[in-house]
Amino acid sequence: MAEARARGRPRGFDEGRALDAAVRLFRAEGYDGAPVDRLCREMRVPRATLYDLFGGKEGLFLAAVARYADTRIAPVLAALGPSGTLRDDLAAFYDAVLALATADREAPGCLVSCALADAAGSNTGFRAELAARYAAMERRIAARLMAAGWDVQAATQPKAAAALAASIARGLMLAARSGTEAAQLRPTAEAAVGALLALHPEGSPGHG
Amino acid sequence: MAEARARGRPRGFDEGRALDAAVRLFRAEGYDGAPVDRLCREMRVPRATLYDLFGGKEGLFLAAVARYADTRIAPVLAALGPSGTLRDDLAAFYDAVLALATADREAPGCLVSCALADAAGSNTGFRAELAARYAAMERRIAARLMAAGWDVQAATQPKAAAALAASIARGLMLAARSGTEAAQLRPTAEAAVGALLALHPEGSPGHG
DNA sequence: GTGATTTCAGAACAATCGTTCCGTAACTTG
DNA sequence: CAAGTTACGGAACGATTGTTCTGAAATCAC
Repeated sequence: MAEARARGRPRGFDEGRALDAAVRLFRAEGYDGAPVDRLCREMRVPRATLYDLFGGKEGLFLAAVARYADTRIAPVLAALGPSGTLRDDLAAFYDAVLALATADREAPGCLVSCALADAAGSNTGFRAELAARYAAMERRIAARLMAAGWDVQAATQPKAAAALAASIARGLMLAARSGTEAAQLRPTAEAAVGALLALHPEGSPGHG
Repeated sequence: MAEARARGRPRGFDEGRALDAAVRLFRAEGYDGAPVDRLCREMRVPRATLYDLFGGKEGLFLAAVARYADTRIAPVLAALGPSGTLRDDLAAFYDAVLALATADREAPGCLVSCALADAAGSNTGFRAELAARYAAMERRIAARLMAAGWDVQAATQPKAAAALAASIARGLMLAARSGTEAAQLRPTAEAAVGALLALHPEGSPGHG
């Protein structure tokens, strides 16, 4: 027996795939640089449906950011484990950051730290979204540091160390945007791991 | 005797001030988000003159970036000295980064790491400009580290440490863009100084 | 089959976009 | 003064922009 379907004409596109296409275009061209005409074409979504589904260009942009966070940023954060020593997990985290930042040779970089950050200049909704995304990343990193026994009473609190680790990730994303290759960014990532571990209160470089 | 003037009608605006206005608008709205109409109005520059002087919107944007680098980024880099210990100079550098990143409450952040980075997505000229700006900053930081005796044969080379320091600065700029206040970013900056100094081959925290 | 519902193709809209152009204005030179 | 030069105000241009609308298409329920 065929599965029950909602009434009305069936959709001619897959929403996930459509959002992936929007992610690509927004990341390459930015928010203002990606016209709705072109978004509709590359998403293969009819104009009226785009407005029905997302309310307009702003809603689409936020949906694309959410899609990017769920499909691209979440795996990067998952690399933090805990699945090995803190050193191993930080190294895996930055490897994942570099892989994400340089995945698209045509338009390297990050939807959040390039397009959303720019659009956040004068759009309060986008700025709130940017703040929420950055806060979520820093919380995740801080949780990993504390799972490694990083004491909140330490000289460098886990929260500050996590903010530093997130800052480094954002800076790497921007370097990739400028065309720097992953191989060239690797020494920086390695230096980052060493530097962060040196802040660890236990001082043990491989502390898990 | 009055100073000799070039022939023709005198200009009705100051080019430096005009570019400062362009910097403000581009930083707040981004490249695509800042219309030429509004740029002319806020710069107080006639449209035809803008095209004569800068060739068009792209040329104006690059001129604004150059103005920003000369008037805003150069003082930040000057804070590196050498005018004190390496620790003091790094602390002064990040203080200056935070001051610059949070100077405009309406549109915090950095023209280079927010607007130029976004516009660099699909404009090869802008991407080259972004790469040049980042390379210049990293060179300047590396020179300061080497002036402090950082050995190029060290486990973490001065070039990698400088790239890390620049990455952190960029990440702080983006955090400011999301609305984070300077006071909240200070612990991150302090952790950055400590982390960088821990990479120093001499291992002496205040090494000059 | 009809009616209801959802989706679609395409047109239309007012406003905006970056660029060009031209007559007038404001100066210097001879 | 006239001629030459540079700057300006404002209009014009073709193209683009985000949004809305409508009749047709594709489905389900009765």
